[in-house]
Amino acid sequence: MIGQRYTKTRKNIFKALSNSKKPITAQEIFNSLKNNDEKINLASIYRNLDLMEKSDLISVILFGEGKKRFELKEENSHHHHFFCENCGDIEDIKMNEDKILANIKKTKFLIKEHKLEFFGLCPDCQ
Amino acid sequence: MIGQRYTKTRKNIFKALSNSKKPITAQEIFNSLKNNDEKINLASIYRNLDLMEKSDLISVILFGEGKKRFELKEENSHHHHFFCENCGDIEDIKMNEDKILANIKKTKFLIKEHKLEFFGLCPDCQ
DNA sequence: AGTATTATTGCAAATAATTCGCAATAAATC
DNA sequence: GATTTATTGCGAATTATTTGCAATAATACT
Ligand SMILES: [Mn+2]
Ligand SMILES: [Mn+2]
Ligand SMILES: [Zn+2]
Ligand SMILES: [Zn+2]
Repeated sequence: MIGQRYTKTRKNIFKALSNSKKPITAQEIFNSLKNNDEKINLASIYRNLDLMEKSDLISVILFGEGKKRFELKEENSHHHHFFCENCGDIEDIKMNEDKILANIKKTKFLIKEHKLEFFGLCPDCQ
Repeated sequence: MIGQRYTKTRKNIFKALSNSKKPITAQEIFNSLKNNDEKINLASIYRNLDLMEKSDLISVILFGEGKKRFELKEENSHHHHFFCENCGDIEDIKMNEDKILANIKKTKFLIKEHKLEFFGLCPDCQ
């Protein structure tokens, strides 16, 4: 668990992330709870998302939209995404990593570009 | 060439991108020219970067820093990047795509995570 | 159960990146 | 050199995200 206290806010953010089939933004989490009677402040959502990322409970997904998207990390759920440049549709791409580049071309998506970025520690920082 | 006029501003943005060995931000382009006597307005830099991206002359690189990075696309220069989570160091990762995931582990970098995102058109949008 | 401790929240204001409107400027054309 | 209009500079607006601080509530402790 993140932090030290299991608050209503955290339960609700988890719920919002669980309910979504695609990575969602902080604002979308906010909107989904706005209806749900339990209203959470947007700043608190950001603070919790930060903590959840640091605790490795969620992944941050970037599509260059000018905002971050978040999704829960679950067991054996490692995957990538397809982002439609036209409508913003997001689809999970889950397959053998070694074959991923070969296989992606067989899908129903028209692939125009892909970005693979690595994160970690450089020699100086290890 | 982008747009229709070959302006001093465009020459200078190209020059700044060429001179950099790593993807740079709009602000970094601005700073590099601020010294260089020829001062360009930041908004013009953004406008030109947009055009250059649409003309496929540059790539936009995202590391989740909250800002975009740009680099020139050159012939046979397709590659990915390594981003140090600690110091922000950026290194090019250029290798056979099929073997990329196997090979990345042999480098001097400590890989903690990687993101591979696809861009293109979904079935509805093709 | 009541009290104390302090992590967490709400709220409003601050930042930072990026975008936009519009009049002034300058590259290309005539 | 005059004309046309793409491009620029400037300032203001927008949007995502962050931050300070006092109020609140989750847990620990009588
Ligand atoms: Mn996903
Ligand atoms: Mn590069
Ligand atoms: Zn689409
Ligand atoms: Zn480093």
